[in-house]
Amino acid sequence: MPAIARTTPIERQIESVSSATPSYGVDMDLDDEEDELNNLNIPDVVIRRLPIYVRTLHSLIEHGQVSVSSEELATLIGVTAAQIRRDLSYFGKFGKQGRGYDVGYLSNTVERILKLDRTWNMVLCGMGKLGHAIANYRGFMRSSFEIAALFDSDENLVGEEVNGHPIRPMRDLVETMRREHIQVGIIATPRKNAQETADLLVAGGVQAILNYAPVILKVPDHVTVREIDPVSALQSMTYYIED
Amino acid sequence: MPAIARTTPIERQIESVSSATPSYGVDMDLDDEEDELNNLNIPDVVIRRLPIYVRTLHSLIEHGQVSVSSEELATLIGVTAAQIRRDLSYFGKFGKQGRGYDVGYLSNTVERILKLDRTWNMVLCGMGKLGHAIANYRGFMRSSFEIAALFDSDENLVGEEVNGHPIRPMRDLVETMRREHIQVGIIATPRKNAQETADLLVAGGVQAILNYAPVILKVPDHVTVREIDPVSALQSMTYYIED
DNA sequence: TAGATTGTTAATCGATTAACAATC
DNA sequence: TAGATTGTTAATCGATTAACAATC
Repeated sequence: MPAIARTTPIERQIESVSSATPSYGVDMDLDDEEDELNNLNIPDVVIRRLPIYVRTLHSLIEHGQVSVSSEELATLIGVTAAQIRRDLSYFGKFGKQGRGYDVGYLSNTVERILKLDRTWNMVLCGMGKLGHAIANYRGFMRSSFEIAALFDSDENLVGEEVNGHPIRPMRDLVETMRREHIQVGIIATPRKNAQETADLLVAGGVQAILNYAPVILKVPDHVTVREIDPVSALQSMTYYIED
Repeated sequence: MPAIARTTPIERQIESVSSATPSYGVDMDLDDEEDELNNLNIPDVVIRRLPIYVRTLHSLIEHGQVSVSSEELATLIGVTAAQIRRDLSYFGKFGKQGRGYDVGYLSNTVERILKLDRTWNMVLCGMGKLGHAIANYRGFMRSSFEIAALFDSDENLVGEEVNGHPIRPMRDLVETMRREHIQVGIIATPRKNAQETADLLVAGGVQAILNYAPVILKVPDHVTVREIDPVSALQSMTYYIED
């Protein structure tokens, strides 16, 4: 088996999360021993659910709710309460028996686990129609992510300004990433250029790639890739349609 | 547990696939008995992998390759050969021992299983920036999907033409869907309008929803939902970044 | 205190993989 | 025929759930 990019990087990744769990836990104490043990391999399915927890907690905060039970959270999200408690238990103890979870505290904690307590600058590669749309996407606005630089190999596009950033030539990509210590990249190139773009991102030190091109990218083990693929999503739904 | 939209509709769906498996199998015979038995519950993970198989087979066809082994396909896709053989075996026998699979035949077969041997008309709801981008998205062009009508609740947008289609008022959505027998919908509204839009789609007879709004939709059991959520995807990758 | 709800364990369920007989 | 590769089974691995003692 060759080293291949996985959307679900299951067996990779022995990430220490201790830096992500707060040690100042006000009145919620963290079981560090437990944590140390579990640390070694938290399933990627769990990690992929955490952003949904954060999003839901934010919406509770907006509504002024201060505490929540696993049962209530589960109903909002559409999973079981047991799953939420199990998921959270990988990282520590954040609730109180009989009372549930403090919404703000839990939200902060999960954000810290996901390393969302900082801003991540990103490079966007491929400034065709799709790239333009992504550069203008408003969904990043309230998030921890910011597009810091745009790239395209077409010299005719270079220099054009999109959402406040000039399009730069692809040949500057690696240097820019290294200089600005950028570890997140977005690929919005045509299919046939996606792999070479991924290679450049890797050369620049990328660790996370959001891939809009319909191609399975080959990247080293230390790079995570997630696909944004509306066509595949649609193609897997029609199976279920009864006419 | 309430009836809740699942991105992964595990326990739903007792879809008969017999209509999707070709009965004219030239020299590849289908084991109908086996099929009948397995039919009852094909895991959704399997269904979600099939579009990747199709995409990869298409690329082999483009390169003029006529046959492929599970091993070669697996390497291209980044999974194990055993998984591919197992996945396909849910639907029948499509290969030949010692020779592998006929690329064109397998491609057609999997497309038929996914019901991609027809065009699916879609309605697109929410014609802000994101909706415009989706309406202009070129990724649908070579696919079995076509955006047939655009909707927005903002009267100021109604009438504007985007990629050859006029934007229509939301109040026409249900009637249009029923009249044109449209079963696939895309939600690109702001977060706060997503659920009400989903409700209208359901009223119109939708069976598959591609949801770009960062909200968990509540829909009936017979409706499949897939999320397109770049922010969540990014948020689950930063966990793995080592600085 | 009594009631509620957590964190965790063990049991269950489901998906992946290795292995190989069947067979092209 | 000999070599290659499928389709399928059983074994393994991993994820979810139910249940409940601990405890707020």
